[in-house]
Parts: sequence; C-alpha cells; structure tokens
Amino acid sequence: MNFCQACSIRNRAICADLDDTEIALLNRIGRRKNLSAGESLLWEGDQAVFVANVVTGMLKLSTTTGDGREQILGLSYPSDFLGRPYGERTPYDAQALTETTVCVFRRVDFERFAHEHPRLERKLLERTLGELDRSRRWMLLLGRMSAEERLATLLLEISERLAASTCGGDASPLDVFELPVSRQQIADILGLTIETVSRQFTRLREEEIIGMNGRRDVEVLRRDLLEAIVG
Amino acid sequence: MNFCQACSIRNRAICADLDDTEIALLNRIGRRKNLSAGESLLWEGDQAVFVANVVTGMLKLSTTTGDGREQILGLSYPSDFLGRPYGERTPYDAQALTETTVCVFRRVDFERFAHEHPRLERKLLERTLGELDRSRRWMLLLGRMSAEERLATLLLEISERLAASTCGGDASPLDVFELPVSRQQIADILGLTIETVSRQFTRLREEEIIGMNGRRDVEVLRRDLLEAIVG
DNA sequence: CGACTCGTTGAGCCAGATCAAGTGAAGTGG
DNA sequence: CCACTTCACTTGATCTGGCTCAACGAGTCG
Repeated sequence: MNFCQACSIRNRAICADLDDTEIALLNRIGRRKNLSAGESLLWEGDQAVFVANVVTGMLKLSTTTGDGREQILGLSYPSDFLGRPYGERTPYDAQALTETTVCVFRRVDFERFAHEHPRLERKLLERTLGELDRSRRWMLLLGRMSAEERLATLLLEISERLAASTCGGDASPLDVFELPVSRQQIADILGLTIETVSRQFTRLREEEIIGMNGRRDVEVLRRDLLEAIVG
Repeated sequence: MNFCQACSIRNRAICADLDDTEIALLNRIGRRKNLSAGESLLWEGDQAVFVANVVTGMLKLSTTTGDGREQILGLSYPSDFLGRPYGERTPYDAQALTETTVCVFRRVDFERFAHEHPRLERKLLERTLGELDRSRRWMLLLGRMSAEERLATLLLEISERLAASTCGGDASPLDVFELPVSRQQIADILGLTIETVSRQFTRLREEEIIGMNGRRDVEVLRRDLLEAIVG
C-alpha cells in the first residue's frame, strides 16, 4: 500500500514536487509512526539515524543546558521536516505535544534518495532556509524583547501557524484557538519563567486584549493591540 | 580572468565540489566586491537581489526591533554564505566589521546556476543546516544563560572559528586572538548591554581566566575554567 | 590642545526570577 | 457521593542580575 497518495500533507511537505513514480519510491523507504503526547522521537546528541516529516499533530524541539535549564527551539507543525540530514548527531530533542503521526525515514535511505532526486533536495533547502529565518527572528525575541512583547509575539505566531497548518493555504490567522502547550512550555519557548508567563496572560486578559476559556482556549479580541505590543 | 582558481576559500566554500568547467561558469556570473569596515552589503527587508560568499574579512548579520534595539544574529567568516536564495526579502542586515572581500552573485543568476548544478545546491543545503544548528544553539544562550556564561561561550566560539577560518582545516582553537568586534557589538551579539559586557570582561581578567592587551587582544589563560563556566 | 570615540566604573533601580502560598478542576478510592 | 490527592496554574512577597543613568579615563584624530 502507499501512504503517500492519501497523505494529508502531500502537497505541502518536501515531497510536494515529486511525481507519482518518485512518490512510490519514497513511500517504500518511509514508514508511518504514531506518537502519543509526551513521547519523544529524537534525543539531542544521539546518532542521527532518522529523519521525519510531521503528518498530523505537533512536536516541540528543545535543548538543555548542563544543569537542566530547557530552551524550546521551535514547534513543529504538519508538513514540517525533522532531524539532521548530512550530520552525525541530532542537534535537539523532539517530543510530541499531542497525538502525532510522523513519516519516518532512515537517514541514510533519505540521503540516498535526496541525492538522486534534486527536486526533493531543493524543497528541503527551501524549507531549511525558512527555518533559519524563523529561528533568527526568535533570536531577536530572546535577546531583546520584554516579557509582554514575547508573549504577544508567540500568540500571534501560533494563531498564524495553526491557520496555515489546518487550512492548507495561506488562510487568515485564527482568532479562536487552543494553545498546543502548557504554561511551563510557553515559558521554555519564550525564555521566561512560568510565573512571568502567567502574569502576562493575566494582564492581557485584564486589558481585554485576549479572552480565555479555561487554561488553553484563547480568543484574540484585539489583534490590533497585540500587534501594537509587538511593534 | 578567473578569480575562482586563485580563491583562498576555493576548497571550503560551497563551490568546493565543483569541477573546473563549472567553476569557470560560476566565475562568469560572480564578481568580487571589496567592503571597508562599517560598509553594509545587505539591508533587512530589501528585495533579495544579491547573494554572496565571504572571501576574506568578517561581517555581522543583524536585525532590529521597531524602536531600534539591535540583535546580532551571527558573524560571517571566510567561506560563509550570505543572503537569501529562494526568498523575496533579505531577512537581515549584513555589515562588514573589517576590510572584507566578498564574491557577489545576482540572486537569479545564482539560483539558475544552482538549479543546474545539484552538487552546489547540496553544499548550500549542508551549510544552511549547519547555520541552523548554530543559530539554535545561540537560542539556548539568549534564552537561558547568565551574562558570564554568555561571554565565556562567545570567547570560546570566536577562538574556535578564527582558528578554523585562518588555518583552513580543523585547527585547534587559538589561545591568543583579536576580537573582531567592539564592546557594543559583543553586547548586541549576547543580548546584553555594553556595561554588563565590560564588567564581565573585568571579572574574567581579575580571575585571571583571560588576559588582555588593549581593548581587543585577548589571551585565553585558563581554557578549562572558561569551559567550566559554559558548563 | 580640545573634541570625540570607546571603554570602564559606580550608584541606584526595576523587570523578571525566586520562593511560597493559594486556587480550582480533574481524578481516585473508600 | 464526598474527602483526599494531584496537577496545572495563579497570585503575592521578596530578591537580584542586569539595566539605566552618570561620571570618568584613555586613546586618537584634527
């Protein structure tokens, strides 16, 4: 059987440009894998044995200092690529935040395939360049923004990426959405503590810039103000 | 004439895998450009018209918040690639820190060439993946490290990268080197203020972990302690 | 020489960290 | 069905690392 043909990210992931023959070949070297929330796919420092594509669900990529302080490097949404081709070691932990399905390849198989199919390699290059831009924007956040600016930036980014990953095209950002992460994880994404994050949520709620239903359901009431905070 | 044949980074830049015929073609679409210290090559937000390779010298890549706070995203050493292929806009400013020579290509020319020469594209992919790893490691620094840890990390990184970029291979890190950047720029790299950076230098000097001759000449006296600070 | 740039040092302040309860919803089990 | 725990978060009180503001070298250039 051939997963790829029915794959929900067939037209958005790095395999988008491949024709049916190529897809059939790629299908043969990959396999689906389901992860439950909390389960890890990659461990920082391990031999880089696998690479993967996110099909459904969401993961966090993170790294840790020697004494246990965590920094989340990014969230991976459907169609995102995971792992470290052309490298010895996996540079980060990857852990599922929700029920997640990924499409896994042995790194050597994937590299051989990419080698023979430059269109795939180009897609991967484009994606990697995009990731690099995104991670550099995050450096500005971590290096120079206040707690309020950081949370506002994250809320806007999540609302945009969730729209993009659910609706396929470049849909307009969601005004109502569920946070895919806990307060502690938000703190680890933003380089803050959980208490500071909680206080900033309270503030945004008090100023009626956002509304919340329970701990994870966010409604953006004043996108303009949120954008003004980011600057 | 053909710059490439005599190019000092011929074997380390993304053109390393190309044969003589390919190099000759690449040579035809590129040109050398000299920058004096302080001169800018790319401006954030501009149409991405050029891409380039650093031949000699050093540049900083930076971005700025709406209200003028700067964050340096990285330093570019000889053989590093600059610019944003497959993208509309340049995502950062690039400014020479020293006398610098770069090898510039019009983006469209470069993309066409890359398209026809997958080996080049693969080199660029490998390099971009390496850059992504590096920028993610910097996120841990910016999000979770103390001022002391940040400066120690930077000093170690500079001493390693200067060794690599001067001696070609994987030479051992330099124990005596010249800082390529001012105190203000170090602050902008580390997400700190100039005063904090200055105080940390003083501390490392007092503890005889480093020695300094003037403002820019650093000698690493106790690499072990520097590494211990980083953890 | 003054004017300027770059860096260092000091004094005080504040955003966010740390430490310490408190709350409320969801599960557990008796 | 109600105590009892647990987990995830919130809130309050206090502390502090790094920021801000300000003064002061030490080179450097005209």
